[in-house]
Amino acid sequence: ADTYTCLIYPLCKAREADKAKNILQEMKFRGFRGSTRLHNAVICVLCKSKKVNDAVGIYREMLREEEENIPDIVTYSHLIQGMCKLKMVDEASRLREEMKQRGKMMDVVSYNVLIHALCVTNRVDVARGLLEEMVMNSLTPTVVTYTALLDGLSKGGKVDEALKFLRRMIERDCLPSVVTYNSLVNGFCKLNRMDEASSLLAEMSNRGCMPDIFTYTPLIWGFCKKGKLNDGLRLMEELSHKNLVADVVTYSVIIDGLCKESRLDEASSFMEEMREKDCLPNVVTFNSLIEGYLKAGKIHAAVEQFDKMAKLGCTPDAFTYSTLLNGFCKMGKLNEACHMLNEMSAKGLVPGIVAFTCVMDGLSKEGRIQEAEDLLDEMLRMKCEPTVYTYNTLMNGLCIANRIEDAQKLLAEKKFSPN
RNA sequence: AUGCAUGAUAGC
Repeated sequence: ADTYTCLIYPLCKAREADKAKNILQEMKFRGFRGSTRLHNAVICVLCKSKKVNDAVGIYREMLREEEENIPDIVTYSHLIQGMCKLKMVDEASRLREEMKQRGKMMDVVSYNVLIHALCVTNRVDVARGLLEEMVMNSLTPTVVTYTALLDGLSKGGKVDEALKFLRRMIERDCLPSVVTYNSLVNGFCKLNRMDEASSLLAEMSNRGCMPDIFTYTPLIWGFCKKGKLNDGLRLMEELSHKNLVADVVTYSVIIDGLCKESRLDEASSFMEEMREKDCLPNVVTFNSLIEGYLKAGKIHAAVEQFDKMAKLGCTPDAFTYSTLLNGFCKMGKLNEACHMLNEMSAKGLVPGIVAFTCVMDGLSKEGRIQEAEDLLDEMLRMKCEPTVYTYNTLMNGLCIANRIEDAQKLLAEKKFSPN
């Protein structure tokens, strides 16, 4: 049994979910029981690999074995979190009921997991109910509890409420952490309320929460979106003066900001800086660069970046393709765009709904409405679910072609919710 | 060392 234990833990740590699961099963087949902890470790890694169903399978086995390995609060936390990450919210609440029936009391961490899950699925109000419930059960919320809620508010744009929440935490002697402040800073940045975001940056340092790259990255993002690139660049310097190390996300943010303003030389010097610092660019970094070059009409440079991605073992994603196709279309290179779309289908690559919509828009603006309509059928065939953008694009095209009635017909079919 | 909170890119 010890042998198995020694095998399984490292596998879990290495995220080898399937192997861990198989070895656990082999162990039990040979008559060793293992422990709840060991089962939990496997359930944990299965959940993190999005194999929640397998994780549930192990949980059910644990129940069947009766007395041997009794699922504990940690088992439930893992499962609930895994389910919530896959938006299986109903299953998660069912499990919570099951947990209650088995006499397992929710503890602080399991409440935190649930509260977080509710927040990320836009149900902050329900989450707040849970906060009250936990207090009634004489559990003391921690900084993690409050931060999860505050982040939910912040992401929903309710930053003023989130700020009140922060003040209340402090009153209740629960000290905010750097994560708490970061959530708030991010919220203000998303709304482009950069003055308030900046004062929070000052406040957090004063309170002993040292800003990190999770603080700076949203600030840089916000300044870029506001067209205050120079403030963004200033913060890039400031963070290194504070001995913080920008990572690929931070670099991608500033590179994207620069690309969107067509400051391509500066963007590529950040690429150079990344190379010097052994920070590898990822697909997001490349997507931003590709977009930048295309918007500046530099197709060749864009394609060069696309090739460079492959060399770095970086797989193009739906963003890459839509960026490329959109760029082609906007430059009037419609035939190239269509060609690329066909090639992708031939290779079994799925361009994604946005890429289709870009080409559809290009076609309809060139008066090639029939081809645009055909594209809708192809999308459906490829199981790319059209969005309201897709239909807006098509309706726009139909109107351009003076087929107003057909556009109205499309609207009347109610295949989408108009905006 | 069995579980919890924060950051980036594309289309009308």
